[in-house]
Amino acid sequence: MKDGPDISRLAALIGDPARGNMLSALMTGKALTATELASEAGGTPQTASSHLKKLETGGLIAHRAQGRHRYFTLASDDVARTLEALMGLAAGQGETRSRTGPRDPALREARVCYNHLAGARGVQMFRSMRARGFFVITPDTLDLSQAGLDFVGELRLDLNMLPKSRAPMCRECLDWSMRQSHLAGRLGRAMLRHFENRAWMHRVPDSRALVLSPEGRRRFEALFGRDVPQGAT
Amino acid sequence: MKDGPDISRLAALIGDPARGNMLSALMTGKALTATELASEAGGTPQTASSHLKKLETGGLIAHRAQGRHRYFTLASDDVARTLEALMGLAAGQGETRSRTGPRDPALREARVCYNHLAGARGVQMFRSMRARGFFVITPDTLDLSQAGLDFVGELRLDLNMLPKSRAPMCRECLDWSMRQSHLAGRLGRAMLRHFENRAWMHRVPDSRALVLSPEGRRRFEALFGRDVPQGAT
DNA sequence: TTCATGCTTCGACCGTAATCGAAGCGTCCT
DNA sequence: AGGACGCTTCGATTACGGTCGAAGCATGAA
Repeated sequence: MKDGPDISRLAALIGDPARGNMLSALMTGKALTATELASEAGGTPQTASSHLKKLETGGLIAHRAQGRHRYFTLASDDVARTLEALMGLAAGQGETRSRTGPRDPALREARVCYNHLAGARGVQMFRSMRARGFFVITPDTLDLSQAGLDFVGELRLDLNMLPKSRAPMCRECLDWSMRQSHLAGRLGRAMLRHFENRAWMHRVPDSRALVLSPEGRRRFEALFGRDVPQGAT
Repeated sequence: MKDGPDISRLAALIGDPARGNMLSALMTGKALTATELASEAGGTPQTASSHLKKLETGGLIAHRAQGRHRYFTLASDDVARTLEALMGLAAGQGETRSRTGPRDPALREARVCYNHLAGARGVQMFRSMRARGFFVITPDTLDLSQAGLDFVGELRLDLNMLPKSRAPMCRECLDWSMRQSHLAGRLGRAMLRHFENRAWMHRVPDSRALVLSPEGRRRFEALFGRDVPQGAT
């Protein structure tokens, strides 16, 4: 029979613990050097080098050379989404890496999903924006409505600044901890950057976790809280 | 660091070619016996037994004993969705199992995705129904609108017949060949069964492919074609 | 009961792939 | 220059896991 695309080739790549750890690390969206990824995988540089080569020829990651460093990133948003899907399955059964680390609650509250906001806060934001009619929902795409454009404008977020890549402006991404959608795409990326620039949230070193500052928490609730103008839920 | 759930355990399960083939075979939605799966994987029964055990303790499949047979199925729709996501990545790069088989075009036109209709026809149906306002789209769920209920009624599809499981009535599922959503959930399952019962489409033996009968093609176009009453697109 | 079938467990074999030491090649710094 | 650093290639070792034969245990049929 052998119908459809070959799953196993890709899955075997992700299936090695060392490579899995590397990919998880890259889910922060940060570009990491080969040696950083080596320590992430818990091995020597030469082992890591071999793994990275395989991941790259497998189409899961890409690199660009800069000086004597090689910076690695995930190859595409599609890869990130597939990894999140896998995390969703893994989180459902079996614990979070045998025992749920102390950092786990923080991850569920807010974290980075490649380049945009995920976790409870990410879902909250998306729900609120959707409920207030900021999106025009067509069968295959998600676009900003006029109200959405106004809202983004009030945030002082200049959309013209966004790179004019072919990537869609808005996109849904399924959250592994919440099992609901949050906002991805160029806008999702821009909004996370915006929050970080204003110090409303900042990254925990060496983790995907995001921490909200007191100021950030206040602002975020004002923008996307339950008792916001048009009434979310 | 070691953030989030452990991807590798699951991915390694899928990563073995024998197990990958078994899972692909189960994507037809049919329950298969251990020996059938053994031949699917191209190995002996005792090897298959070991694989099936691992897949089951890994939470990817489930079985029920019947007489002296053991029937295996995918553990949940979530598993099926994750597998489709992996297929999406694999289909993007690298060919469909090294050389695209002759059955590939048929698969892209219409196929079974675990228990519902996928492929170009699945996407077409979902687009059409969505464009005609058959769904009420809330942030997290998809429900039938009154118009949708009427439409389903005209099909002589009795929703009360559907099992009252906790699974959602409607659900989106990302199509690996089309990279767009098609309809899953209990309704998706019911509609596929409906099409099959009326002999509008039937399954190709030992494949996920679906073939439309001449009658079925006519009916399907009448129901979901481009020039249908409310005008899709 | 006796025999066939469907499937599992046990044990041994074997191949593949992960791992690391040693060495090599660029790049940056002084 | 010289030297440190980042990373890769090569080669040898090792270990894990897939594979199958043989045997065991049920169920179903005669």
